[in-house]
Amino acid sequence: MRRSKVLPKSFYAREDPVEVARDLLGKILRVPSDGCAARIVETEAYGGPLDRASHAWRGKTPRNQTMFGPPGTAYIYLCYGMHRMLNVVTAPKGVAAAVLIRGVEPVAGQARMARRRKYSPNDPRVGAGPGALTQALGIRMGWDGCDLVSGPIRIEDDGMRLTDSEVRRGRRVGVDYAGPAARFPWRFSVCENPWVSRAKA
DNA sequence: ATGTCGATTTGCT
DNA sequence: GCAAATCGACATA
Repeated sequence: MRRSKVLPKSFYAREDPVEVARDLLGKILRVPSDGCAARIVETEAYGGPLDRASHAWRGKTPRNQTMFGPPGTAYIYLCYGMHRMLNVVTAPKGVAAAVLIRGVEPVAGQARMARRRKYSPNDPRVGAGPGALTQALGIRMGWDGCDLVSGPIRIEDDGMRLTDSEVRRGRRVGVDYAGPAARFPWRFSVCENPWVSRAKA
C-alpha cells in the first residue's frame, strides 16, 4: 500500500469541473469514521451556463445551494426520492459546478461495504453506480456541505496515475432531457474496470 | 438476457 | 401533475 495524502483545496478550486472529473479517477474516497475506502473509477462533470443537465442551470434552490458554495466540499442530494448522490463541489465560491462520483472499487472495509449492499465483496454491484456507492460507504444526507479535507468524507491521492489510453470519455448517463448538453463528453471512467456502472447507452 | 415497474423527495409547469 | 444525474424485483424468453 502506498502512502495516501489528502487532496488540497487547490485541487478543487479550478474553473473547469471537467478537468477535476478527469483527475479524480484513481483517487481514494475515504470515510474515516468506519474504516471504508474505495478508488474512484467513474465520474461526471456538471456546471456552467450552457449545461442544462446541471441542477444549478435554473439557479439556486434549497436542494442545490451547496453547489454554489466553496470548492472542496460535498454536494449530496436525494435522487428519485431514495438514492443519495455524492458530488464534489469545484470552481470558486458563487460559481456552481460539481463532479458526480458514479463508480468506486473498494480498497478498505470491503466486508462492511458488501454487507450494506447485500452482495459478496467481489461483486461489482457493491460500488458500481452513484446510488450504490453512497449506500456502500454509509454516506448520509446530513453530510451535505461537509469539507472534503477535514470532514467525514475525504479524498486522497495515493500516487496512482492513469494515462489517457486507460481513460474512457463519453456522454453522461441519464440526462437525455438536457438538449445539446446531453451530448457533452463529460463522463470519465477507467477502461476495463468492472466497478464502472452499467450505463444504458 | 432483456423489459417493465415501483419506491418516494424535490422542483418546475 | 409529472419527471428526475437510480436501483432492484420480477416477468418473460
